[in-house]
Amino acid sequence: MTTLRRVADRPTWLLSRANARAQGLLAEAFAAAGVRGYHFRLMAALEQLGPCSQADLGRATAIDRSDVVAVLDDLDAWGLTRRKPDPADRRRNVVLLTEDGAARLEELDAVLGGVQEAVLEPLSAAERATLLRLLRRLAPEG
Amino acid sequence: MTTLRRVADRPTWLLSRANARAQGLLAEAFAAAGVRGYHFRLMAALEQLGPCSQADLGRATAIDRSDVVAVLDDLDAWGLTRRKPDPADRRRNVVLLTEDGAARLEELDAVLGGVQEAVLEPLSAAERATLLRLLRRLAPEG
DNA sequence: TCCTGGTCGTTGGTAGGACCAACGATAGCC
DNA sequence: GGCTATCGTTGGTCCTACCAACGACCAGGA
Repeated sequence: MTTLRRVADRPTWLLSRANARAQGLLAEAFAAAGVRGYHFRLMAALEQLGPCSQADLGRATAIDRSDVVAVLDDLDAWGLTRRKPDPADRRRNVVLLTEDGAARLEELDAVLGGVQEAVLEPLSAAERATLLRLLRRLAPEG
Repeated sequence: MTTLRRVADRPTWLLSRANARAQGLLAEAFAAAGVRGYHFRLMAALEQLGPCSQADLGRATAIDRSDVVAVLDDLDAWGLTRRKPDPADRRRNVVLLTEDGAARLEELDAVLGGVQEAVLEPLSAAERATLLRLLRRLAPEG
């Protein structure tokens, strides 16, 4: 691609390119494992919060309630999570991580770790720390 | 949002958050000016390359040929670009930037500059330089 | 000269992430 | 009992990014 004077070297552009590469590697690794990012995020939240409602999961992961439904449909079908009606509140489902789900989460966490290594591969350890510190300052709420 | 141990602090996550903020500011500023990123990228390429075919524009901007069509439809309708059949090759259109287009490009370039300032606002000048240097190393092809 | 392979603009479709509005059912408060 | 809010769910939208295929056209070799 021809270097575009008015576009390349803009921080917004560099950020989008670096992110595109990272998300590409991530999506590729997750796809090879048969999942998408939403599946991992939901399972990670479920493990951390313990059994909870779909609305709680949505809030914890910043995933829209309507999208939570579809992702849980997948996870349920795969036997990684289970929905049960909440006896204390009949509007709610209690969602819980199965044993298979917990095991799968560990596998996917390792996949995710490998992706981080691939993304940061061009940088030294000190540079990685610097980058993360600066990115944290740029990112919202944190 | 509850901090998710297995997700937050991952470089891929920080990158996506920082990028989301930057792209949000960018999209907002462009939307206020009545355009999207593609419109700017295409006009920037057109100014830099001079009159050329749609396929050339697609290659220069890494925008798919099929998307170039729709964006040029907009720009033509706004009087910012013009398509003419290429007499030397009847498969092609020659696309050129009108005077209005060149003027609009300058305006939008200033808008883009303002966004960069807003994005990097949390960082000092030295930190900004460091960040850009590191991001360049992470981004593909350059 | 014909044929083949490649390119051009264009149409139409897909995918993922992120949203939003609305519904019936249900809970909690006054 | 009535009002308001929340729950899960359905069914959309938008944007960026792709990909496949079409008819038209060009350039090369046989």
